[in-house]
This record gives sequence, structure tokens and C-alpha cells, in this order.
Amino acid sequence: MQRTNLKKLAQELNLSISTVSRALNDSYEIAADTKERVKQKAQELGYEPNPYASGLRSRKSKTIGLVIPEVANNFFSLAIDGVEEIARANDYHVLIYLTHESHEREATIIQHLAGGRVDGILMSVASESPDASHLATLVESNVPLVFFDRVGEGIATARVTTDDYASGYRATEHLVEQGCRRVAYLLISDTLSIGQKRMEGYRAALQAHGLPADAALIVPGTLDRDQNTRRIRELLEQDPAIDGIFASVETLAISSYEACQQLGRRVPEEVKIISFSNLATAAYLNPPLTTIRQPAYEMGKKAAEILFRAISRNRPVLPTQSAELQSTLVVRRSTGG
Amino acid sequence: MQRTNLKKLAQELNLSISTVSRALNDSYEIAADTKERVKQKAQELGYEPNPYASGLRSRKSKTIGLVIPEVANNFFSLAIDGVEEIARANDYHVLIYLTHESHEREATIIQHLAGGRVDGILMSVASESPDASHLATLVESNVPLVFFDRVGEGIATARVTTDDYASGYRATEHLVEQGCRRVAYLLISDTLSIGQKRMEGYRAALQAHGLPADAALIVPGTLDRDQNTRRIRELLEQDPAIDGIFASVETLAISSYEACQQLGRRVPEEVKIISFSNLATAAYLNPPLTTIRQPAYEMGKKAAEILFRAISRNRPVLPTQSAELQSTLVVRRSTGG
DNA sequence: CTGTTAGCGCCTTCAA
DNA sequence: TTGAAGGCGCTAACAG
Repeated sequence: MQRTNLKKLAQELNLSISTVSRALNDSYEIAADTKERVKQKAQELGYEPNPYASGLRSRKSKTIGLVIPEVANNFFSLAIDGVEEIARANDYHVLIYLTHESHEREATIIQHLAGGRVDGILMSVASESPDASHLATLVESNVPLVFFDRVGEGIATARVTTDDYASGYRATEHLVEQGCRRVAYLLISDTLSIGQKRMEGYRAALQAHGLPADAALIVPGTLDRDQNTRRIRELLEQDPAIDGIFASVETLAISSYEACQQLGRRVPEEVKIISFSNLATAAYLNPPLTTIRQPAYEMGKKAAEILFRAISRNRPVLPTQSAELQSTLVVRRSTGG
Repeated sequence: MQRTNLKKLAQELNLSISTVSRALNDSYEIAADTKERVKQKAQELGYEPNPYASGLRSRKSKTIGLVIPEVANNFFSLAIDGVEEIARANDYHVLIYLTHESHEREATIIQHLAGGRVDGILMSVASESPDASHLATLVESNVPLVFFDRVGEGIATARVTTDDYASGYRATEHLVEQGCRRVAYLLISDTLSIGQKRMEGYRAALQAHGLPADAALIVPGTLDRDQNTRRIRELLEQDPAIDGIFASVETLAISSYEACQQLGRRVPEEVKIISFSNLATAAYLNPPLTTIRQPAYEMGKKAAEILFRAISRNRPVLPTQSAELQSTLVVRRSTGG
């Protein structure tokens, strides 16, 4: 079946193409009854505007790009939800891209997006990304960009983050208050500013309590849980005094559980674990996992809102529009059952 | 900065637009050295073809639509991963849409997509969808469609599913073999064929073991965990003999844990729970959750592959291309620690 | 209030 | 092997 377009619609109605177009776009210069007639017919014939034609002409794609490291992760899943919500409210479409923590993939994706496929981009940078030079093309192409959670350095744009330093401090302090004397910090990459900030908080908290802060373990940006587990086990063997683990992502917390189990170290009696995580089932883990929960959904929403403000006003995204949301420490203790 | 287009490129090279276009598309009728020169220059000026112009002209959007109920769910997260993988391998983009189990949203999304924004669609229908009449427009518009996991009835197209009947049977039998005599079946909607098939397997297994099969509880398509928990608690109170729960989605398994905890029913001693789930942490739940794991990632890949085969050959997707993958029963017992 | 006209950037016959 | 020209479907400036 031939798809109905403006031309066909115009013929059926004995009107010109432009009149039909304006009627459908609710132009003020079209008579009310004409509008009605046109819309009626459009409905009848199941008219749906061709997005590529209008995109070409109007230079509006009605689409944003969402670039994230992975999706099998509760934080990003919730964030997607928030983004999609706002996008739909603005009548926009969402293209999703996964970098799998690869800088190269990220650069390729950005390169493509700079070609005008999207009106704006929301992104959380890959842990591998050494710098943000690949994002320069976006700036040149005037494609609005908003970072969320994992920000790129050196790009003057808005960033939606959580209080990484403060929560790193709080998490560490919580472990110390629970009696830990030697706390290890696990992160998957040392190029993420977010991990740095949390580590600063971690260091400061230990220092404030007169404890050494030299047990940081950087697990290279891997998504392989077994490998992470192995490295954590090695750390625990090399440094048997470790009685607290602060994991910056939930997958490292799970690996820590595994490592402790393999070494016969009881959690939480011998080793206490705390983690940044949005796991819905954290309370049902054995033992329950105390977490720092980020407002992932809200971050996705917020980032999208900032982006759409820029898009609709046709203005660049300013660094001053950045927002920092609060994360929450959720303490969960064993029920002893 | 003005985005470079074919015209500009042609001017710089003292060639015609069409020659440049053909060179970039590796046309056989362009001299090798000309191609080289053109590509060099394109690279130099950071030329990126305008997807809306080429989409309009070639009637290829290089984009597929992925329509799923939600994303904060391990099954769909993994599926997205598989889909994205195949899409990128085919140089395609992925538009993501969440129905939040709403039939209305699903219909609106489909309506939009039928307008030519995508070359094909992958979808898992919303639990609310009473029938598939809203998908008729897609068929009319010749937009290839592949269902995965949750299929729509009455549409002649390929579907990628798992062995729902067999796995429903196996799950139930497992509970019976563990000593359960009264097994409840939980599902979020009775309009999903997938839930029906699993229930048939459940019924057959109970029958084969000479047990009654009247404890099915249909929790209306809600994503509200508290509400689900309440309803399950009511079921357990009304029918105290229930000693086994077969949950068709992981969120209902978690609600079952909560309900049992609230009623002081010990799991797994008094009530055993099994669930369809792709939770990475199922082994660490307390008690560990025995699951039927679906090959989510592979399903996403498979569905995308079938779709791309149709797209690249410009032919409709045939029901005969359907695939049924195997799910796995993963038994996890309490470590008694 | 409505119609005519001119492209948006690209691909693709047709002609040279 | 390259160039010229038309048009994909839509929007917007300019007439009337």
C-alpha cells in the first residue's frame, strides 16, 4: 500500500500541499473549519508525516542520542527510564548506544551523531576514555550535550552528577563506625573523575579517623566478573588485615562476596562490604548489602530536562545549568535468620 | 561552523556532486584515484552524510525500533544488549521505546513508527495489550516486525521465544520433587500467551504428579512491588497449604520473599520459590533463588538477525523464520551459612 | 486565508 | 569515467 503523503492528502481535499501542511501544523493563518477538514481526512487516510523529509527541511530530528557504557546495570536502566519519560513528554525519540566501556566505540558513535542525526546528546562516558577530545566535534557541530553521572573533562557543558565526594566520605565513615580498621576501595577505572572524587572522600574519611588509606585497588575497566573476583581475592590474600570493602559499583560488590566466600572470610563478621548500587534486591542479598543509592531515574530525567531546555530555545547548554543530586546511604543489616 | 556537505566537498575538489557521492559510496564507475582523493578530503573536512537527506532519498532509515515494556528488568536489559550488538554490526541505529505495560502507549508508538521512521521493529508486547489489531498498520505499511519473548497473536511474522511450556513443566516438577504438594503460580497478566503456555506446563506437571492445580494467582499487570506483595500475602493467608510458589517474573519472586517474611513463613523450609529470572545475583539472595534462566542476550541477537535478514533482502519476515531457544533451570540451594 | 515557488542534502537516471 | 538534472516529502518565504 502506498503510504499517504501531503500531496495525496492535498489532492483528495482539493487544497494545495502547503495549506494542508500548515493545517496539520496548526498554523494560525488557516481557517478553523479547513483545519478540521484536513485533520479529519488525515486521520481517515492514516497520514503520518515522513520524519526524514521534515527533518531534512526543518533541521530538527526530533531525536536525541543516549550514549551509555552498558545497560545490564541497574543504574543505567533506571536512567534510561527517566530519559525516555522526558523525551516522550517532549515528543522526542531516543536513540540508544552502548559503548561497552570502549573509548573507540564511543568515539565512533559520537562521530556519527555529529552528522546531524540527533538534536542533542545525553552521555555517560566510558571508563576507558582517556580524555574528551573526541567530543570536540560535537561542540564544533553545535550539538547540545549533557553529561550525567560520568562526566567528560574539558568540555564546557552541563553535568548532572551526585555528591560523589560526600558519599564516598559517608560510605567510608560508615564502615569505620562499624569497626573496620583497614578499608579497601574498589573502582573499575582510574580515568573516571567520578571514581576519583569518591576516592578523595574515602581518603578524607580515613584520615579524619586516623587510619591509613593505601588499600585502593583499581580493577581495570572490565565487565568480566570472574576476573574481578580473582583480583579482589588476590588483594585480600596479600593484605589479610582488610576488614572493610568499599565498592564503587555493584558488580564489584558481588565479586567481593564471591572472593570472600572463596577465601572463607565471613561477611559481615570478618569483612564488611558497602557499595554504590541501585540493586532492587540489595536487601535480599546474603548478607544484605548496605548501599549508597543514586537517584538514577531522577538523574536521567534531570539531564534530559536540561537538554530539552537548550534544544527548545535553540541555545547552547551552559555549565551553569549543571545539577548535583543527593545519593542516599541505605544501611541493611543481617536479620540473623 | 557550517557542516560540510556534498556540495562543499565537490567545490573543494573541483568535481561534481554526483561524482563525490558515488565515490563515497564506492561506486564501480569511479576511478580508483578519484575515490581516494574524495575520501581523503571527506576525512579531512570531517564530512558526515546527512542521514535525513539520504533517508528521504533512499527510503532507508538505517534505524530499527525496539519496543519493550520496561528496561529496569534483567531480561530486557540483556536483550537490548544483544539487539544493539547486531544493529551495530549492520551499521544500524536503535530507537528505544518503553510501553510501561500500557496498551495505549504501545499503540501510539507503533502508529508513529509506521510513518517510516524505522526500517523494522523488534518488540515484546505489553501485558495490557488485549489483541494485536494496533499492529495491523505495520503490516499494511510493510514494516518488518519480529516479536521476541512476548508475542502478539494474529500477526503472521517471526517470533523468537523460549520453550515456555516445557520450562513451566520443568519448574513445577522441580518444586514437586522437592516435596511441594500445593504449588501456586504467579503471573502478572492473563493476556500474555507466554504466561498461558507456562501455566499449561505448570498444570500438566501437577496433573502428572496427581496434584490439584487451582492455586493460580494472576496479579494484574502492575509494576508496583508493594501491591504485588500484598496480593501474594493474601493468597498465602487464604490458602495456608501453599508450600511452593512458581513466579513467572523475578519481581513476583521478590514479592513472594517479602510476603513470606511478613507472614513468618520460612523460605525454603515452609515455602519453596522458583522463578523465571535473569537476576545476576540470584545465587546471593537469601535464600538463593532457583531460577529458570532465559537466554535473553541470545534472544535479542536472534530476533535482530532475523529482522536484518528481512531488511537487507527487502522481503517480509516470515513466520517460518521463528526460533525457539532453550531456557535453563538453575538450581540453587541454601549454603546453610 | 490560501497558493506558488524554492529549496533542505542526497541519490540516481540519463546524457556526454 | 564524469556531469547535469530531477525529485524524495516537507516547510517556509513570498505573493495574492
